[in-house]
Amino acid sequence: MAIVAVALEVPISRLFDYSADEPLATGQRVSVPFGRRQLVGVVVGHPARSDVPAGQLRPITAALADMPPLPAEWLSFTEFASEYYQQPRGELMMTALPPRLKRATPLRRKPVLAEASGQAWSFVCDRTPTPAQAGAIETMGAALDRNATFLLFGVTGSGKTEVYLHLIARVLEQGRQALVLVPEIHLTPQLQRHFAERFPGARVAVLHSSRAAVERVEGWIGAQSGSAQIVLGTRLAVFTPFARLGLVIVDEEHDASFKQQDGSRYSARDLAVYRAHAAGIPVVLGSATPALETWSNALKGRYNLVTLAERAVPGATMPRIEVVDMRKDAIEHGLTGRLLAAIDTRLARGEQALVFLNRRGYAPVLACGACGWVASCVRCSAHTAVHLKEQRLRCHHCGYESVIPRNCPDCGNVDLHPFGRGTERIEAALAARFPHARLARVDSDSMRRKGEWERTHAEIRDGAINLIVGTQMLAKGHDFPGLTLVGVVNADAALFATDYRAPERLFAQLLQVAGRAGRARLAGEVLVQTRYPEHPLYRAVIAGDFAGFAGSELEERKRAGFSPAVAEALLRAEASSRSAALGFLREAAAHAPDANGRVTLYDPVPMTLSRLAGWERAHLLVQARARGVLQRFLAEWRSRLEAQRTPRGVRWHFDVDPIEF
DNA sequence: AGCACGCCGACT
DNA sequence: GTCGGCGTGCTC
Repeated sequence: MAIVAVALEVPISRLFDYSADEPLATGQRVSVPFGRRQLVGVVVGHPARSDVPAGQLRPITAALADMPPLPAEWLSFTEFASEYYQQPRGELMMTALPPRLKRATPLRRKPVLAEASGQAWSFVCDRTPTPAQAGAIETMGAALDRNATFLLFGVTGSGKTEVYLHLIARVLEQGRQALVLVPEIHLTPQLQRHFAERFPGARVAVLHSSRAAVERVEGWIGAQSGSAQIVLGTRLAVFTPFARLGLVIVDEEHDASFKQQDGSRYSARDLAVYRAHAAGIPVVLGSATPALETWSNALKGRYNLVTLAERAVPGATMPRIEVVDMRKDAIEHGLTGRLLAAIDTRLARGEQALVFLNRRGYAPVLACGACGWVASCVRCSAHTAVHLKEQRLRCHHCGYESVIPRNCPDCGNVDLHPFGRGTERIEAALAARFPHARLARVDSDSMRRKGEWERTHAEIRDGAINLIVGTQMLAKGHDFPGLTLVGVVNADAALFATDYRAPERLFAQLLQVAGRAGRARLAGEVLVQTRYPEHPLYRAVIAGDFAGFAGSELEERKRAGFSPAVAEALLRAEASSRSAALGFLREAAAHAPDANGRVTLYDPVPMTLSRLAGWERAHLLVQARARGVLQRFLAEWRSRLEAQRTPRGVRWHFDVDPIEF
């Protein structure tokens, strides 16, 4: 009889010991009794003896033999992640597993013929790389047998994807595998197409949360067995087990989507860097506007900076960016005369124009003109947005919906007005102003139906659509050769956000959406509507000067004492009342370990969005000069908090390297 | 997190 | 008399 330590999906930072008739490999999935429940867990160790009295040790119910045990590299990687992010190991491990593997019923797997290796594939090397691309490929390609973190800093349209493809080709030639992470699900189809076209015969597994359960498991096992050569996915794919991982690529590495905001809070980008380090392989972080943390690491020489300064298509230049002073121009439905005229010109020339604004719905607010009542979410401290076509009010934070009231619930007045503008409203204004344009709206509402995005994407590419209003969704990574004008509406809001990361995000977003214009031979133009044309951020955007902008932001962060000048974490609490959440945090601070002044604890404060889905949320910021000091402090504090009993109705967790305040 | 046990209020 | 409120404690 053997003793096995099993990681289980429970919010307890402890492993659970069971007895087993025969020795079980570490990484073996098992079904075990747990209280009255039956859970699936993973064997992570073989303790010689257990602290649990022998009589209380229960036997495992079954070893789940429908797939090989998870590899040692995966076990140590998830262990590191759980320590770094202060998450219980079992909880983190089990959230990393595809949901299907958390069930005890055996997988019915299709027999995979060319399982381990040997399938024929080739690399189609069409449209030769530019000298800059070739240089980047050489530099990074020379480091494939060791760990190195590269920042591929390439302007929009500089052909980062081509560089990735060449590096992947070299890795596949060595018989190894590549992991490619992208920030959002809708970016996977076009990369998948690239891989299919350029690597005929190669197996590509696509992993993200919308994939069918069976496909996710197939892709996961394919990567683990080595039969899938390329894994393409969103942040969750960083946890894929590999047989022979040779390269990790994180595209648009600055993107906030790489940080999981609920459940296990991890940064897939940072974990990718760690994983590559542990595996002794290179990792490539690609961006036109790197995260300041990444940029700072590159400046310090911890990451290797590889630059692509020019667009890859011969003759293509960077778009001309201008600000349009809203105080000096006539405005129609939020659109300046200058922008409308520019759209006119593009449509007349048979080119395409994009109006960008990052706000879904018809209007962000519905208010009563008589008494000042504003439609709000019943579960969140937020206004509900007007969705006119569906005749619904919708909370963009929790999804709460209601009908649009006919009259004011407070005073009965029928004078209810939408305030502000969302994509739906701009779409209506553009439809009225350009009745002959072939107009499309692209946001997560209009693209909700399956296949809708792929269809619209194709229609934009082939010119069936020539005027687009869209959000974020359109800003990243897409290549529309006929698109020569981008108009940015309502960017100013972000200039005055309290979040210290707001300028960084706005800068990235503006350069990114600007980058959609003029990627082919046609010259691109970008018009940013603003009431603050002199603002330094817009000055830097116009100059396309990321380095200058990043330098001054880093100075400011250093002066103000924010990341990356210091290491940060939050202790977050959620409760039904604000006072309970704040009270818990005050109590927790009183029991924090003594760190000899090397760690700073701030006062607990409500979060910016203080109530979300019925929970009052608050947090306490922790800072330290050195990462290691912060890590040791958090580990000790966590064990103290776990030893105490948490007041009823309060939930808490740590958020290491937070990006949301 | 579940899921039990346990001790006090309004109903068939 | 019981059904059920949620406080407390445990899960190898």
